[in-house]
Amino acid sequence: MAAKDNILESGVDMARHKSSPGGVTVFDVAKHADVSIATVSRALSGKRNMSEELRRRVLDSAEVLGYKVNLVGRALRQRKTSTLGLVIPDLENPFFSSLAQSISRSFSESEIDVFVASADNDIEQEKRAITSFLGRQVDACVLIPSDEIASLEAVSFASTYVTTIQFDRLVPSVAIPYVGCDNAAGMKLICEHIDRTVDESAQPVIFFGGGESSSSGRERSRAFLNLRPEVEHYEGRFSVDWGQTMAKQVLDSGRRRATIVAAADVIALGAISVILANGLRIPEDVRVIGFDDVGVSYLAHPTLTTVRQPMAEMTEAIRQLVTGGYSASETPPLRTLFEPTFVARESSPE
Amino acid sequence: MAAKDNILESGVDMARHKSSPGGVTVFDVAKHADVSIATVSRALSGKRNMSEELRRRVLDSAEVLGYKVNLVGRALRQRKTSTLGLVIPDLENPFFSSLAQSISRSFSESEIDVFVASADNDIEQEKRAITSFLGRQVDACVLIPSDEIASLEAVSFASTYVTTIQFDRLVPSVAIPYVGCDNAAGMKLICEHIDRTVDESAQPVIFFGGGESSSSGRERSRAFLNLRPEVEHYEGRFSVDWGQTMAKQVLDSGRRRATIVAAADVIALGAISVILANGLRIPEDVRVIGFDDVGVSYLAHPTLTTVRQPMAEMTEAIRQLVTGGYSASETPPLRTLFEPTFVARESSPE
DNA sequence: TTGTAGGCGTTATCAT
DNA sequence: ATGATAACGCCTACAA
Repeated sequence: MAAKDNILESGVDMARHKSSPGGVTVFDVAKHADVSIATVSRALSGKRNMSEELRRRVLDSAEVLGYKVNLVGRALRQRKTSTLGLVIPDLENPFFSSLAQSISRSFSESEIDVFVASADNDIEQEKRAITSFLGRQVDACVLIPSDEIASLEAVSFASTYVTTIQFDRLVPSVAIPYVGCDNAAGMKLICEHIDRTVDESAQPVIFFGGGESSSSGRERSRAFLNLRPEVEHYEGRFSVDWGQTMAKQVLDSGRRRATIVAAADVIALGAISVILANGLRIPEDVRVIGFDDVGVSYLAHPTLTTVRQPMAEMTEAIRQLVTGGYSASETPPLRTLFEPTFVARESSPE
Repeated sequence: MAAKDNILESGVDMARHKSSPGGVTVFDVAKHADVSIATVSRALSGKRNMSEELRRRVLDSAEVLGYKVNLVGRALRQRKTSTLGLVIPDLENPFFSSLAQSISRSFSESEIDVFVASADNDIEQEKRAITSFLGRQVDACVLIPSDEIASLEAVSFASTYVTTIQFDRLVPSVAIPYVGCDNAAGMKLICEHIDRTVDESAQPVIFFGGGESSSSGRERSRAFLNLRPEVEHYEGRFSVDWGQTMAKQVLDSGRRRATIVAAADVIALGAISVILANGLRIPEDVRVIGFDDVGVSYLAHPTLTTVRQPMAEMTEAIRQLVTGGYSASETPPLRTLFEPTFVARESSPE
């Protein structure tokens, strides 16, 4: 310990503090209320062990001076930010944006602030967003990995520093908690619906997959093709564009009757728009079945038959995973799967 | 200045630093590379004035130890975070989420990280988001105020601390920059379209407004009713629900022919779904015209005639406003308006 | 109950 | 060119 001059130290706190060009600090409040900064801090953070009179005085001073706590200073000192970073592949995809909304809502009652960053479907942007969140010391990360392989580095990087949860999509080679829905069960529901209601000789089944580069895409495709090995199928992306492209291709090949099963609502909606534009009827000529039950699907006409993911339950599970405070010994559940439900609407009625 | 013991001070930096339980710090890197923390900082921030040999050594040490800069520490010291906070009224509204995506993209080449927070259509959540961003010392705020009146406090609060920009909606009573589109011009385009193409005696015009509690809603309604004072009109919210409700009401009143002008695409899409569900044809029986040109509008069937806001240009203007570095003397432009364009599609063809 | 003082991790200003 | 050290704003043992 370096020796220090103990003479005239009284009031050094005040002296140390200059005219605070960057806003009102605890020092200013302390000076104004004529107390120490410790007292200010105590008063503001609502600790007991204080005379009510002093607390009032401090609070009044803070009010008068317009003091706002600097959370950067607090974060540095407390080594926590009370912050959660959410990285989304694409905000324009209604499924993801609704998911972001749902997560925000799940944490709205808690002390934790949720911040969303978009990866804009780009692996570099995803990496940047994650790096930024970690550098800014978020207490937890919720990630929807863009790509099952390419996202590995960023995801495992995040998980070595903070509580990290994968949502909806998972990078299987890294052992961190995942919350999602049972895609295989969802596909089973769809197949049962088809068994019940579709004359497959009149309306043969065609599967539009979302691509094998995300786990949800792969799981859904595998599950469906497992149940229906003989089905004609195509793999693409989770986008409206791709649904349109494939529907065009199918119609161009001369087919006028089909049951289209899409791996996601956005694909199904794209397909519907093309089918209707070509003058075919849904569901009389072509049936269409989606997956996810995104909010906008009910404004499609005809309304979309789909499989609904229990969004609120899933995001609530995430909240528990984050706030549950699992110590190093008791590992949290590695896979939390929720059961989807079938929603029959006009595009493929029961 | 307090006198200090100058004996044996060498190496004090190292001694002061404990085993860094919270991750690798500059001290660890300094020790490993056998230099001072100042040198580490210089090397990492790429300053010149350094021997290449030392820089290499530092960089290697950082690499070996897995050092990641703590941006909270940096922010506290530099009094800036290189961060922008974006507050959105509702992430599930496709117009807002596309807007969030566009802003993120505008800043993707810059040093500034964009974080999005959702107000979830709640004035309290909006206040919390803004307060949090300010407490975390964001360098700028982009706000889409939820309510023209109720948001005043939070907006002006933000503007007294950081560069703040209002986007799309504006709180008129506070003098801070606003970026949006010329709503009156957009409504004029719609009226001209109606003049050109609609037989109003056969398809009388009905206006579905988005409500007067946001500036964009009020501007659009005022502008349209200014041009068409005699028109039947209703005010509600910017939501699909409300479009459905109103369309139902109009149809229930027995009308079978109309030209519906909606103040936003989401309202128009809601109306379309109800109209089609009632077996009416678009545009033969009912024409529908929207506003915004949200991404999903093209998957509506029929495709939606609307007015397009130049999103990319608008968010680019925001970027310039934020990074332009206007000093206190030269005030930035208070209102930046962009011209919308008319997009004729199937729901009301030319 | 209240005050003192140290440190969270970083950068920047000084000396050297 | 490099090193020592002082802040940045806050919280919290510990001392009084």
